[in-house]
Amino acid sequence: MDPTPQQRARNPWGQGERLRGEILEAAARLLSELGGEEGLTIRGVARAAGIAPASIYQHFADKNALVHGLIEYDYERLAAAMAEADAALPAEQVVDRVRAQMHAYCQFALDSPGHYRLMLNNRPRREPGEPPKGPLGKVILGVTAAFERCEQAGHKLRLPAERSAVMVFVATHGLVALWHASPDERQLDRIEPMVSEFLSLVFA
Amino acid sequence: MDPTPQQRARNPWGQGERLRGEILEAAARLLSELGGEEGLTIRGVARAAGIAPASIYQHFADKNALVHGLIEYDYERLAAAMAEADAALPAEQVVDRVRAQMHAYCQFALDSPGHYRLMLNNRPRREPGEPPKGPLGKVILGVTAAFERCEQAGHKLRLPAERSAVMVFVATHGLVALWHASPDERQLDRIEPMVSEFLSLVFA
DNA sequence: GCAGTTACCAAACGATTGTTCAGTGACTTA
DNA sequence: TAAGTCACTGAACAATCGTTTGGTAACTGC
Repeated sequence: MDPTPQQRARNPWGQGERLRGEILEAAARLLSELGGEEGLTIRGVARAAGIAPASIYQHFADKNALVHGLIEYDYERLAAAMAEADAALPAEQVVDRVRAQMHAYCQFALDSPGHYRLMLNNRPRREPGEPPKGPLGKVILGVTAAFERCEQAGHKLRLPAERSAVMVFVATHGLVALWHASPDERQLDRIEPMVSEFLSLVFA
Repeated sequence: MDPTPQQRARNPWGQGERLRGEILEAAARLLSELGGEEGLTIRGVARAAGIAPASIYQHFADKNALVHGLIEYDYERLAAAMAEADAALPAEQVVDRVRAQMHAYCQFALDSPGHYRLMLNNRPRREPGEPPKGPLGKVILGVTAAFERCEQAGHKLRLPAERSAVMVFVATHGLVALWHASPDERQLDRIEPMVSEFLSLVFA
């Protein structure tokens, strides 16, 4: 029943900041188990981390701060996974590198539905003057760059590179969001081909 | 403060079923005001309908039954809006009729974010043997028919009609879902052009 | 008039939630 | 050894939630 039933040893003198990381890790673990934001509670995170609920408030002002800490951490994970997938392919396979990025994106979304939904449904209200994409900006930037390399390699696009990136990204989000809403094992295999189809639609 | 502060007159003898409709209407109103499922509570619906919370349980087994009643009602509204938009155009404007359906879809999603999110995030677990689309099947069916008329009129598609419909639908859902996640008035005008762009991508 | 049904409601129950506050014990500095 | 700091906790508060129970008042059929 209890994920971490044993007593936790307190951190050594002067290293209290460690607990912040442990709380984030425990919250991430819990969110993965739950598959959604609904059961993600202060008490639950505390239990998963093996600490008292009150201890969380030494590191996060309130539940919102904890959630946003999680989201930030997750965006870094996602961007890293996409960049890695991109870099893993030889430079000349320009189209495959777009596909690899989007594949990594889907993998993240399908492996961690709770994280993905939390990230995309709690995007920050944007300040006037900021770019409209929020933390997703980096993701789209990476895809845009990959599309630009396609153009330089001679592949014709039906839309400018950045617009192509936005289109493919938006469509892929629709796809994984719909799958999250009613997951179906038998449909899982259809997701990747559909992303490829989105890709082929933006190429001339 | 109170949405319906005045006392409600009880329904006449034998017409108790009326309250079921009033409850659904009150729930719909409340959901529109809230803009999300989070605050949609039995007590809130009761207050909006001007009745006691307990009275809801004479017409709905539990909160889930109430929510699913709402969802069913909303799917009918959506399908009707799309069919009407389709029929409002002359038969020969085949492409515009696809666009009109998707425009009606977006209008619904943007006018009633709470309803839209409730519908798409609470899709039923599918029984083995059922079509995989759930209540969205009818929506996609209408778009598919519109694409088939395009083909018959001589417009070339890059994918079969049904596949085109699914692609455009999925992409459009991604678009409105992202807008819901961080609404921005200045981006509102960009939604319709993007849907048109999705459409033009599936045409050869 | 009287029993029975219908349409509703007031009040409470029990569970869960975020959050606060007053500590407790271990360690460091003086 | 004494004072102070740090890491952390137990217990409670106040709010909200879905749901149940036991009614009451109005109307119908007899």
